[in-house]
Amino acid sequence: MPESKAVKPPRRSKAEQRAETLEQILDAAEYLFSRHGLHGVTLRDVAQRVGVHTSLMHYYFDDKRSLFDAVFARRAGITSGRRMEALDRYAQEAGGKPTVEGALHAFLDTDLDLYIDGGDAWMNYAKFGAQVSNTPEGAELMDRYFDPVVLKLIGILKQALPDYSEEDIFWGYFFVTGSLMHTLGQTGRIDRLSDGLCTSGDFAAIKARMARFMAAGFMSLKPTGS
Amino acid sequence: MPESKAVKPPRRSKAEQRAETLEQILDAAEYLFSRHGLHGVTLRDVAQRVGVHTSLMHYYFDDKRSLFDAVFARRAGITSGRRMEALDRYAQEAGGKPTVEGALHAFLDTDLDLYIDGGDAWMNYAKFGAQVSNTPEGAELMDRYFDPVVLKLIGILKQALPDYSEEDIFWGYFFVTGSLMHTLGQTGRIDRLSDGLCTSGDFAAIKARMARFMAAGFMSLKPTGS
DNA sequence: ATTATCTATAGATCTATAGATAATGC
DNA sequence: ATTATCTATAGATCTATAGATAATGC
Repeated sequence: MPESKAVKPPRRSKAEQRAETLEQILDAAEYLFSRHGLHGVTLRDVAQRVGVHTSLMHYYFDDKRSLFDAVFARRAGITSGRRMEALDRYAQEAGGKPTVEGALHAFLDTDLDLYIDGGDAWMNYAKFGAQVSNTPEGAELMDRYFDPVVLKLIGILKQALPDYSEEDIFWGYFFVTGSLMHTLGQTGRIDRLSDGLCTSGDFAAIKARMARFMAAGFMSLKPTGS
Repeated sequence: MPESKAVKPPRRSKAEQRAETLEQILDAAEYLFSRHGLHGVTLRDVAQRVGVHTSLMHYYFDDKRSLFDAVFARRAGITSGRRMEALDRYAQEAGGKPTVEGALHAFLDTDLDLYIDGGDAWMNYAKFGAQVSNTPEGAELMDRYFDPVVLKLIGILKQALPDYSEEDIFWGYFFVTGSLMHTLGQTGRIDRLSDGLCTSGDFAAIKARMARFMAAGFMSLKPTGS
């Protein structure tokens, strides 16, 4: 019996081992936090899912909260950065004449593509992000990581709608982000309501409609008179 | 010094006392759950907020979960019922020719008015409802209490948009409910983003824009070609 | 007599830390 | 030598129950 293909222990370097374990912990935490929230998950749960001892959580992270923050930080920069670039690119393409729909395509589609193409890990993060957005724990994280890209979008929308009040533009954005966060949350309710016709994980179907829908909404707020 | 106005112990009947205590517990739980979620609140916290002993929680409720459900049930029927009536009334008024915007005004404005006119208690419930909508704990509650009114809205929208596919109508509703749940959640983020220009508790400002915005969104999904 | 509230406590977690063990690193 | 992982455990909760006490009810 040839032994040549036997399980060669890959002899990982410490740096590799550390990186791998860290990623496994973050994956497990991301999955669990996305479903049960900060308070619905114990460090035990995370350790168990990874298959290591609870005390290892404290070796890699100060406490539960810093693990939670690390899960957020791991991907928040990527989604924020990609949308920032997309908005920059669009603003340049559009010269001085951006449209609401163009700006929303750059903002929304770029983000949705990340989840559509990113596999399970990114879909878990989507759900996690919605949790963060909906709970007081997350307020500071949202502000810190996403203010710049949102304010850039707002800036382009102002350019596209020069006769609109700032309030109308912010409230329009408020409706957009509400729907986007609800999308990321993937609650499964639309699946049951529609009897399976729509599924909350079908971000492609949402991407096909969302920017157009929201742009039309913005146009409906057109100032009357003068 | 006249004693006539001294603190006469109101000598409440047991039924009154029971009802009052129950309401105090539900109020405290509503407030706390709305902020921290099911897992972020202990029965101790609730009891402490009411000023009674923890064990009293178990006298009135089987366990934490049944307290959570009771908080939801207390007001869910009211909001659902009011919107049901408003939709019925609108469908009748409109004869066979309802509009998307008309249906959305009935659905959204009726609900928002409840919070606008209902004081702190209803604003807490709004936040609580958003929590329920966003977490797996709440899925079954949402289905049980709100399926009928949502399906009634969907029915009227189908009548208003006879050439639309069911998918488009459900996805349109999906965007509406996302924005509505985000409204109820009152995260405070729009306050900070807009530097105080908009505040997330200003449901009147939202009501003034939402039905129109969403109706325009629906119209943008118009099927192309034959 | 019945019911609202409290006291006392068991048993199960949960977080966090100190210190041991077993690997990789020169 | 250094670092990744585990063992053991302290201390703090948290839920839930049994049983006592203090009110209202006839």
